[in-house]
Amino acid sequence: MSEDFTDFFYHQPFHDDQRRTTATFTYPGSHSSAYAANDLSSTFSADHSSADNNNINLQMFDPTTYVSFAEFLHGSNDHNSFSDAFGLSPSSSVAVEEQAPAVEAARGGGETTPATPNSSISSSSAEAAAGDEDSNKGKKEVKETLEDAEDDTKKDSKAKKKAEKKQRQPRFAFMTKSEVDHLEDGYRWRKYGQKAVKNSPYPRSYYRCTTQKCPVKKRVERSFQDPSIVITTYEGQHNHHVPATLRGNAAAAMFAPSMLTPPLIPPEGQGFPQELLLQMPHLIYGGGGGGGGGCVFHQQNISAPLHEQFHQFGDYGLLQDIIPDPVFPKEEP
DNA sequence: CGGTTTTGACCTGCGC
DNA sequence: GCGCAGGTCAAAACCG
Repeated sequence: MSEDFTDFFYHQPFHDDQRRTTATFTYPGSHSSAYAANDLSSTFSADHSSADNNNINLQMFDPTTYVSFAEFLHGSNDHNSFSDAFGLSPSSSVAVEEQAPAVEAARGGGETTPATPNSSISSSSAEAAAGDEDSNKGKKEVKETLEDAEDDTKKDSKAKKKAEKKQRQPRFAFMTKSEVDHLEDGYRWRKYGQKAVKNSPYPRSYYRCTTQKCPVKKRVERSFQDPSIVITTYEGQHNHHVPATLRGNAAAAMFAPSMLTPPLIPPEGQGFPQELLLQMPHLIYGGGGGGGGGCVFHQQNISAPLHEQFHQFGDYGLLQDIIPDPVFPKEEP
């Protein structure tokens, strides 16, 4: 299976004109290599030159739009802090409770800011997120403007909306091998659109977090190259807790700004963010996607070796309880 | 009955 | 300016 993805990625050349930084997750004992994505919604590009069996190499493109996994978790890297990248105040940076993957910048040898036990919800973060919501409301407001206002007012409004629309929310995308399109991630989503994707027989679905004033959206689509792969792209950050009644909290919390939800499984050692592996062992690779670039993890050998990796981090029995079938089908007595 | 999904229409950005 | 593709809206249908 993994070879299929390698071939898949090689279809597209690497775009050197894009800004990028590189970070490396030290992930002892893994069988992983990493790839860089250009646009998860349509094309992919690959760079496996610096990946090996012990490291997961993350390529991040266009840091104003996308974040590496490390950035998303810790709120900074050596060149672009999360705050800088997304126009947030320093107090609004993302923090991760307890988790501190060993991340080092492969470029320039800088260090990623360690995780801080900051679990407060940042108002500025919410404001920044709301900014995108404003842009989403733009059409509505433009409509109203067209109805109610004079021509010059229209122009001003449109100009403002246009400027606002330039601001993008951080995105994080990952690929999952799943028969189910809409994967449970702990949050509640409402589908608000579906569109056919060019050159793909599979439609793209648009979801919005149902929590009031939460700006987070996500897109779900199947890879036309491998229909068994679901590409999920998150945009924005949740400004609320993971609904307590749902499972998969830790995985969902990875995309939450507050990171209030403690990991279900205690951290053991250093390495790749364990929440992801533990909550999403069906994850094959993840990264930033959309119209500018991103990063992609490539998790090879998803069968036996990966299970061994889970033993390294936690209890596989718990995983069976957490992870839905058919990834870890429960064995009937 | 309230929340969610479906789906055609509409808007916007972008390349030609 | 035009056409295309991506993204969103919103009314109707659906569902528990």
